[in-house]
Amino acid sequence: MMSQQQEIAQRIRELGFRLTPQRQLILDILSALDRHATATEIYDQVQSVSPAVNRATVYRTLNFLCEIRVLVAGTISGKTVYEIADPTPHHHLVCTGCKHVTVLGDHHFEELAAHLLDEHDFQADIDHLTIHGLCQPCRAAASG
Amino acid sequence: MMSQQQEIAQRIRELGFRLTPQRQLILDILSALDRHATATEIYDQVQSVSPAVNRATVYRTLNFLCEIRVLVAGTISGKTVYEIADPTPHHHLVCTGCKHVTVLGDHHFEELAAHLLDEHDFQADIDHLTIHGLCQPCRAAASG
DNA sequence: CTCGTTATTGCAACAATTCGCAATAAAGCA
DNA sequence: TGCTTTATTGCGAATTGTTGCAATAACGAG
Ligand SMILES: [Mn+2]
Ligand SMILES: [Mn+2]
Ligand SMILES: [Zn+2]
Ligand SMILES: [Zn+2]
Repeated sequence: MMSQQQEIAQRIRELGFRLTPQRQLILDILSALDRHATATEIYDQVQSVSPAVNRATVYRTLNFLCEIRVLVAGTISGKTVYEIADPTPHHHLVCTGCKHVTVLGDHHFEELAAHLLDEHDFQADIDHLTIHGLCQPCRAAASG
Repeated sequence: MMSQQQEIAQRIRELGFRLTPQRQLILDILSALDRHATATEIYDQVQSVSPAVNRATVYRTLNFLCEIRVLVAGTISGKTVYEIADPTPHHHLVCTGCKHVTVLGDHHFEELAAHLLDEHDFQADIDHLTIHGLCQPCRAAASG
């Protein structure tokens, strides 16, 4: 039984990449936060611990970790956010009224993915979608 | 029978906003382009016609026109792109292998929207989604 | 443990995007 | 047409994100 951090470390090395202190720090921060965070939020936390780490390194690390699927990125209300990827994908509903964010299981999209494969010969990679709209309370408030 | 530009002009005024030369120019450019364009592409074209128009105005105008739904924005292979909104929404499939972009009709998402309303009481506003994945030729190339 | 390869970093310049604020001008009205 | 209101612009500066390159350091081999 490996910890999540150990599994990630192994994955990075297996792919021929290196586990640097900068990468570990960013993973620690995201692991402790346990929620969506913007690049700036992450950079600020990195700074408060290791001021020598450069901004470019943070951006490059976030992109790198997304590419090897250790992280997932998403756009929520116009902001790019990052988090550690779950073993099973999840998605989000975002209310444009109250800005509330809810989690959505992957199964809602399986049907869609099947259609895209059937009808368009396209293997969709639906990882971490965000769907904007209006929640029930906000709809009631708007129409009432 | 109104032209598309006239309808947009009317919409802007009806909502209490103003139709400025800057807004008209940006709409003309997008209308002539008739495809996805980045903010930088649009700014460059604006510059070549009206060098006095400021970069901030272009960004503010693009955001404004998206908010009132005259434009739709999207993220394609990591870049934010804009285009004039069709009367009927469309979406895109983007292959991460060959970067090819295809159009997808709205009907693929009606089922999903219905589920979200039923099961989550959420009125999804699915306007202009982008789904990344692999097209058939790229899958064949990868596995073959 | 030491060495060599090369992935990764820091740096610095650059490009893209956002923001506050004072000046401008669109649109409705007399 | 001329006046008033205030939405919108331009400007300058701050913030955020990207890039080329030389210096550094992770990690496998010996
Ligand atoms: Mn998430
Ligand atoms: Mn489109
Ligand atoms: Zn809401
Ligand atoms: Zn392809």
